[in-house]
Amino acid sequence: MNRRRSTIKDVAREAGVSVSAVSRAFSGGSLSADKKTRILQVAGTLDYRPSSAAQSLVRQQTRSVTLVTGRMHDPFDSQFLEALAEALADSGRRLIVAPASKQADLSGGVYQAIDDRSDAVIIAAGTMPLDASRACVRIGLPVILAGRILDTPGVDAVVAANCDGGRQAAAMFLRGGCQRPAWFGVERPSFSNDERLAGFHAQMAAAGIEPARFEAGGRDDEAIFEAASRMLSRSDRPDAVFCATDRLAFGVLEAAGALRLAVPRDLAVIGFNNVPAAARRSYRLTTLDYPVARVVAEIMEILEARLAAPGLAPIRRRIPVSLIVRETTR
Amino acid sequence: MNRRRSTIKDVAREAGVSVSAVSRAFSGGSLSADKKTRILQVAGTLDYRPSSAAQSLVRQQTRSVTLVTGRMHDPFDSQFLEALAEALADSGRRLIVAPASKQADLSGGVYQAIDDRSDAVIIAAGTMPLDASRACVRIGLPVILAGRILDTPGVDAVVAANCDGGRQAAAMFLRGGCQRPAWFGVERPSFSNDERLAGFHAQMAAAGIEPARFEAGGRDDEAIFEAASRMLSRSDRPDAVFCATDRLAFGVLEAAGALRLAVPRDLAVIGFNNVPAAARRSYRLTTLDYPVARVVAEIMEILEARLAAPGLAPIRRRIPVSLIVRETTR
DNA sequence: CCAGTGGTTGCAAACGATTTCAAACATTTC
DNA sequence: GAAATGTTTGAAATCGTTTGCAACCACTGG
Repeated sequence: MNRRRSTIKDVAREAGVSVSAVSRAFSGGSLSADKKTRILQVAGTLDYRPSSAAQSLVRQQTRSVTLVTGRMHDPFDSQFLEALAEALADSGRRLIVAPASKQADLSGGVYQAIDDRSDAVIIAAGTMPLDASRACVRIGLPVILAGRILDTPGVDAVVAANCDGGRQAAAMFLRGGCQRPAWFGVERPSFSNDERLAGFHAQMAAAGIEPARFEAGGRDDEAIFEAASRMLSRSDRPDAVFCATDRLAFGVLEAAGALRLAVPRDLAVIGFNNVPAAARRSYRLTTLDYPVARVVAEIMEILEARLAAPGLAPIRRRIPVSLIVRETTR
Repeated sequence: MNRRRSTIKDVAREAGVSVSAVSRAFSGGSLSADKKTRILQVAGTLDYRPSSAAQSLVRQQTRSVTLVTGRMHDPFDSQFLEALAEALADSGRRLIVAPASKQADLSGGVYQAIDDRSDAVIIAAGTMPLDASRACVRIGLPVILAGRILDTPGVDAVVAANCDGGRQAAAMFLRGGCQRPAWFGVERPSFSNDERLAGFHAQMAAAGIEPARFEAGGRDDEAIFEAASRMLSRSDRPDAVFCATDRLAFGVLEAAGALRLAVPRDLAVIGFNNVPAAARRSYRLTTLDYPVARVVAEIMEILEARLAAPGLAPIRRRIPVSLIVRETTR
């Protein structure tokens, strides 16, 4: 039961070569073929593998990326995480996830990224504190905002074409001849929430209609359901509701079901994100598709670009969204 | 635009002290109060923070844990990841996620954990390859299997009380007076799938009943729905179905809806996991609660125990599951 | 035979921190 | 005032790897 991990020195001694030779056997460099195979064989019996900590130290780069993420209350978040982890693995990097749930303070995760000398930090939750962001910019750590916000200077961002999505939803409702459209947003307004509303409102205004506005009463499904029920029990009940997220839309559909409203005849509903559940038989939700794969691809591109040319001006990418028409609209 | 990150030496020079002093200011150690504040202040203006790579090197520990995970097709997986990340953060460790989607080969992720000198590797997907597992045991890297399998020697595991869950489901069906119970499992049988079936089958057998067995035709929701529809269209259609996961149960409920079967009168359904969606109005699924928080807590305990006493015999923990009765059973 | 060439090798200096050790200093006790 | 004790301090060794450099080797061509 030998606890100590074998090091490059052990392998060198055992194989009767210098440490440089061992290093070159693993990381490449001129080395005769027979010596290389012998070294690898010895390394195998000793269970030796180079320590990435020591490598990062001397190479001055870690090939790791930190993702700062909050509560993943939306299935979209886990899809995103999975796709991101995979894309990073393909580019030979590891993903470190730093949860930021503690009162939505991201700085902890950001500072962890700094300590780890990550290649970049990707932020997918909450609001970026200004001082942490400044620190990143000063030390040249690329910061990429994902899907949510872009209110801090010097950082890159990829976000959905939220306004356009709102406009598409409004257009769809108008085509369907709706009379009393409404907006159903999240409890605490966020960047994307507000943009989606803005687009929806603008398009409706262009048709001379002022949509009503409602909000979910809380974070959990029950609170959402309650708020949706209240909205649909009013005398001037809306006949078309655009929801900030699919999750809200599910609540609306369930409330409609409980109130025996026929969808889409009495009530049309549109969501946002196109999470897998939206396609289920129970919902068949018309929604705006926000393609995760595309988001991740853009992030990877930004990452490479930034790493290649650190001085670049902030990059902002809008991901187009497209309306997936299912059975909750007419 | 100074690209080079400042090091402990820069701070020492700037503050007019030795590097030891700076180290002590950050990591603790005897140091006069005024000197400490001065150092921290200088470090602040220089944006200095200790490099964790260098720290791990000299301290011989990384305070990181690697999670090897596959496709997160079940919401349960993302809940698990989130809870785990948080628990680890609380214990001052970071979470590295290594995706193992490529033809379900885990060894890549496991070797990454080895390279990273992680404190432990947690495996939540697929089957552990024997050689990778052996390597971990030899070098003393703790391996913890989560929720799925325990067929490899020398590794710890925490799994649901799957058999017991199956028995509870069977008992519930029997109490409700079902006549033709059935099992609905995943396409490619897995450890937990099989255990759940075994428990269900045993309890039914004790009552002199042999349940029918069906399988989902594929991984995606559509394939599950098709298989469920076929199952419910048979002349000897089951009147009670126990599903290996909630996700399968949703498919069954939707198929039942499409066939105009009344739940729970014509058909009772029980799932497994109690994912958040199971509580939704659209499903109100009776299911076995597999408490994520508990799973994570056990993992953390095992982790600490293993780190404190590496020579320990393999630890196996069963997490009790409890039946949550909603509206899909009578 | 000798200079030139090109591929292998190993030494030793980094990389950025911590920590042991002994010296220096300050404080208490007799 | 001296000895004993305790607290700060910095020099230097260390962690495990990579890599620039120079030495060495075996050839090749003149």
